[in-house]
Amino acid sequence: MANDVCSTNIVDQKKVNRVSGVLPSADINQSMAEAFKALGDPTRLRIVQALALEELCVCDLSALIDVSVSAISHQLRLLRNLKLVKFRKEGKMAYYSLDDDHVRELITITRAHVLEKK
Amino acid sequence: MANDVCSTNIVDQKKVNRVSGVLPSADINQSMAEAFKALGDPTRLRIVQALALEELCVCDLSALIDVSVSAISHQLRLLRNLKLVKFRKEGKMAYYSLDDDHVRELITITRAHVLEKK
DNA sequence: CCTTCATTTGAATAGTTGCTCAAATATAAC
DNA sequence: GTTATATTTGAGCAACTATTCAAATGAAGG
Repeated sequence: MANDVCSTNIVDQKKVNRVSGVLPSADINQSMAEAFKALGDPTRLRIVQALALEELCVCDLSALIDVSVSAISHQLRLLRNLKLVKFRKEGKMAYYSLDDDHVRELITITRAHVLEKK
Repeated sequence: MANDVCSTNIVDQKKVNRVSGVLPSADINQSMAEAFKALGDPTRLRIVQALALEELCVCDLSALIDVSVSAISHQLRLLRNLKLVKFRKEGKMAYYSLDDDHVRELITITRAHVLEKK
């Protein structure tokens, strides 16, 4: 591969240009990273996995995951802002559920990855 | 829904038990969160997306993403440890690529999610 | 109105993390 | 051997984040 000169400043410019042209814009990249990061915390991942099975209130989630109600609520707000979960109010209670099926797919694939590589 | 008593300590025990039985174990959850977290940083996400298109050396990646060689190398180690990327040595150079197709799928789904919700 | 309870919110803090810088490896060429 | 280059590594620091705690909001019942 003759074109592969890589000396601190000089790189294979063709390759870099080719890839550079296809990579998502900075803000799309940022948004994607935020979505992944949201799932990248054990507590939030548990929340999301629980909601993938059942609609649950904050209190249920707190007991299920064994994290304070306040902490759960903080995390739910974050997930809500990213439109990963949604909620409906019924009296005093707030029932949370997944906003769409993307998250379910992400969970399935990542579980497969982890189980394969362990 | 008569069973929904939720008073600070008492929760809908049935629901909680049902979900609790199906949630992944603590260490699987942890590993899954680590994988998501790895993709949850803008720099690492860019690295991975670039590698989804082409095999690249550290120097190429550094120029492409505009982050120091050292920083790229640190991030590549992390991605390597999680078996998200692999590499081969050719002389002085190290050529990195994706370890499997899971990552590609994750990227595709998350991009769709972000574009839908924007 | 007053109390109770589910949830939300803001501030503070302890722990984590991504980058930089300097130094260390490792390989190729002379 | 020496030199040059690609990559890796460790320490240190500034920025971020998940939780806790206390207080606020908002809805139902008496």
